[in-house]
Amino acid sequence: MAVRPTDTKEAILRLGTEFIQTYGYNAFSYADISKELHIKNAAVHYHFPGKENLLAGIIDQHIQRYRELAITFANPGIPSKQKLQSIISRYSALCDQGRICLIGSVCADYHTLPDSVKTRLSELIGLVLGMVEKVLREGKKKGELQFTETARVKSMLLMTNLAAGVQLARITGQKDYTAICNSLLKQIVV
Amino acid sequence: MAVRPTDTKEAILRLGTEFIQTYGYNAFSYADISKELHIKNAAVHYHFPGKENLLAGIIDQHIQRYRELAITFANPGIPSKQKLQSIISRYSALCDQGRICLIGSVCADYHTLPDSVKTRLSELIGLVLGMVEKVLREGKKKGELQFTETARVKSMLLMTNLAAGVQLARITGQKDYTAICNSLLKQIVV
DNA sequence: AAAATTACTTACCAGTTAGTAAGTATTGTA
DNA sequence: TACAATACTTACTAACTGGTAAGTAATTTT
Repeated sequence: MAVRPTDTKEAILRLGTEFIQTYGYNAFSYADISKELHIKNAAVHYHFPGKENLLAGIIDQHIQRYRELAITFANPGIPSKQKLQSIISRYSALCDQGRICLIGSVCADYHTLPDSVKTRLSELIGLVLGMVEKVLREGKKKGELQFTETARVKSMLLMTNLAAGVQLARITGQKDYTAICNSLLKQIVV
Repeated sequence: MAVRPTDTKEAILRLGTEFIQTYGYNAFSYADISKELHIKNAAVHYHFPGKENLLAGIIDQHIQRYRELAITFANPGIPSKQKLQSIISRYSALCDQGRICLIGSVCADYHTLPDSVKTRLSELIGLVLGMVEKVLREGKKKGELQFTETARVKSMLLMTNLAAGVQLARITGQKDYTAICNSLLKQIVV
């Protein structure tokens, strides 16, 4: 039926991500996806047999994207401040759309998830924290960034500020998120 | 049937809180509560007609507890470091139980919630941030705490570190949460 | 002692959930 | 051109969801 077969699968992944970040993993159904895409329930099951397969697919997509970003960041010519802002802007985009971080959203339902998903979540977090840690360590070495903590701890402090910042903004408004970002940049950038 | 009538209602609130912090708001049902308490489905509906009433009741309980903590904190004789540690230990307790912050959990399902709940969430966050802000401002004035940001922004940075810290710990382990807490105390306490 | 209130149980329901088995049209391949 | 694979639709189900109406036993109030 579809001209380009992969379009539907990609659309399901895109919508699934949107629903998780907007309403939460256990708050949307396959019916929500099929209605929006004007396809039948079973078509979603064709691409992702169970809901856990869909979630695993969404996390895999995120892992892939962060791997690509890590490759971009491997270029030492890019200023550390720019890399830092690139990370922050990803969360700002979420905030603008009334969404929250995928990991933060799924984390709320963590103890309802199968091991296949838990493993992928660990991998994704390890990837993100590792990437940020590297940016921070190199930025400090080059004299472009400053902080007193270890790069590892500082990466966790930074990412928890951003992740919970967008959660806070959802309830109290974007002003608070902006104040957090401004403070973080002022604090870290030399 | 019950000797003390209020016991059941309080048990429902306690279990509801546990389920939200462990599995997420949209991941537990009235059946989960009634089974655990060995009562019938309808008994839960008797105390809380709808699920949103239960959530509202749970948030109200939290608001009440933080109001009481704020009164305790109004005593200027208590060292600021002790107040700070008291706040941190509340999150440590959650972490130990594999739970996450109530606000953080409910936030994931935010756009599925009725206005009555959204309003209460705003009130709760305002209360917590206001309380922490006051502790920080007074601690700095007394020379017991140090930070370069405004007390308002620092309260948000601190609370986002704690809230997302327990979320992170759920996936990567408690070591990361401990590292965050140690770093925060080292940074803020003079 | 009668009436009202509280805290439930019994029995029910309409709607939704994730999920499946079988059939079909289209496209690519031997 | 036959065959196989892809990408669906049709039609269905069992289990669960939040929710309700009516009845009941115990307690409290009048």
